[in-house]
Amino acid sequence: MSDAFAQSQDFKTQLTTAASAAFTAEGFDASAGRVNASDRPDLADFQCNGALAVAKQAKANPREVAGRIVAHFADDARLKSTDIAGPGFLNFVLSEGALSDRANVLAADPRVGAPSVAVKRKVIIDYGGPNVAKEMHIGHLRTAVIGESLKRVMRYMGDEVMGDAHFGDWGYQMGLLILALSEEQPDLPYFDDNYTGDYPSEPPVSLADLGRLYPLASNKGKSDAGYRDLARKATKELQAGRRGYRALWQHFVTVSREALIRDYGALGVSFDWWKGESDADPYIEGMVAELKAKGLLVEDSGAQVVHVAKPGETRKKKLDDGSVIEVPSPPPLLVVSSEGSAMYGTTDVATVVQRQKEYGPDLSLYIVDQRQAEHFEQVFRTAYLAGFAKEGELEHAANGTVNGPDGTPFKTRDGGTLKLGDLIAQAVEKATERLHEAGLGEGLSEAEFADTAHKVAVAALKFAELSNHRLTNYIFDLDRFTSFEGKTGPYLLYQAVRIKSILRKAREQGVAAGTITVAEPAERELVLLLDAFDSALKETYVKRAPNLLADHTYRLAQAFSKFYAACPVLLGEDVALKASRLGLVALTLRQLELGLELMGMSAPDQM
RNA sequence: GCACUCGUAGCUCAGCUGGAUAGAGCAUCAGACUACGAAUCUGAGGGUCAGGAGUUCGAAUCUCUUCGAGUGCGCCA
Repeated sequence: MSDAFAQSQDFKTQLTTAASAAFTAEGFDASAGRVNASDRPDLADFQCNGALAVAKQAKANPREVAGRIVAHFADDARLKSTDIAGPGFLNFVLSEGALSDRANVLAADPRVGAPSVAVKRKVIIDYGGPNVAKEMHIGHLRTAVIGESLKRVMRYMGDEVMGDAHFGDWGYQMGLLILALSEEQPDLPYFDDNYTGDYPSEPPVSLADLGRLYPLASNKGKSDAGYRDLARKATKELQAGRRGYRALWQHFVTVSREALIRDYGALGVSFDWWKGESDADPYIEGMVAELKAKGLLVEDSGAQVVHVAKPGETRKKKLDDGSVIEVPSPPPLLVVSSEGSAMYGTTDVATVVQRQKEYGPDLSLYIVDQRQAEHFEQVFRTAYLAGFAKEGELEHAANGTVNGPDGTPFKTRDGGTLKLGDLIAQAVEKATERLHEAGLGEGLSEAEFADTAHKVAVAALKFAELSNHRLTNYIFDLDRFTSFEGKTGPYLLYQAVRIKSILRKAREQGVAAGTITVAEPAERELVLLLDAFDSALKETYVKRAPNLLADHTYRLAQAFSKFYAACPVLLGEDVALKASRLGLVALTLRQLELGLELMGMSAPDQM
């Protein structure tokens, strides 16, 4: 992992470097020198378990090996003590001086200890997937929040990152909408073949119209074969470029996109690109021709498919007559249907081609529901086989589903889906209530108050979302999501606000931050957490797991809160002590706010 | 049927490439505002890590297996 990042100055890296050198000097593998934060904070700050692994291989006594390693640390000024515990754990306790130095380095670092990638990569993160005419629901919250955070983390660490909404603006659903509107308002010029003038610039439909028409048409298409055929015909004509349909479609897209941008915006989620499936469409023909030219395209029951399983990769399949046969696994990707049309996977492969031509990413990260894992496996393999991307450049960072209290996908009481906009509104309402209850924010203007309530609400939603691992199928509980106590977003904001309050008072009193000197246990703990930001971000980056960043930020806030209770900042008479603690507090705020920013939140000045 | 992801405290979830006494939050109980903001802090109780077997000095973690849950499995996206 260390190869992927520029050299860091955190203790974990420092001690790992030193321990690796010690193991090497004693004739062992350097990898045994890996140092981690201690599992037993009561005994040590850091530990190294390498002696146990190495001793096993060398058939030596682990405690004896540990003794030889520990000797190399005898004169290390950074350490207050080293010892060998249990079967051969190396325990390191840092000196207060080393902690103080580290805190002062962090305070002087504009990046507050955040690591950087060694080699900058071009990355596309695909984390949207909203569709024309469909309201976003709770499931979209998940990909949006996780994707936005990963985008911010990777970008901050030095990659060139583009967030793409990958808008669902193409295909059969568009045909359905056109058909539904043509039945409802047949007199519109878009449906008149003989119309040659300019089409109106004002959209003929509102978002609400689209939201009403789509389910209507979708249901009708499922039950009525004739209707379905008409919708397919409309789809085909749209894609072939029928003028009126294109103009109408453009309106659908615009109306939907504006609403979506507003909803995402309310959450602090934004995209660099609003590329849609329609943008990949021009690439389909050439892409299919290339697959054919490379001999990858195979006729199968009237359709054209690409076989993606390697020899021997099979699974058993039971046929209707009860017999069991071996079929390739993963199954072939259906590229051209027997009717000659492009499929879901076709568009996705074409999107790979499009992105390669237009941007040339080193990595494309798909933040999409795990239910599509097999689909992406098929698409990625096809792209690799055809040389549209290099092995490993396409990656599906899957996420789990959001369930209701009964463990099945979340529904509201009346059985519908909870709209994202409504969810945000509910959270804001609760935050507002809570502020009034506590009699807070009375000095704020109406706009400032609203801004604060909004920040609190967004932090509650996003943190609840981010603190789960992305693959967890978690249970969505509105009360818990909008809860403001305990391990929640508002807790993080509250700690930031308390620090801001101290800093305001310090300015009034003319107290300035100075050199940090670590003395109290609560100060030690706080600095150790500040130092651990580096590895938290690296892990977040490598595993595409923002819950690790969320966890770090929470623990930092918690460490501050303990410090706050134990160590008065501005109350004593000791000038140097005040300056030191104020420096520590200011540093904590900077890292806390950076952590919040990387999760897509921000703290108000007061709450 | 086959495949994937899972099963950790009453509830909701963490747990890094195997390491010491499995951790948080909520809920429960007991404490702390005449000190910088109590949306806070301190402490307590609460566990057969679904069951079983294996590998290992050592397993919540790796392997196998049983049970249970969710999801996916060719012309929707």
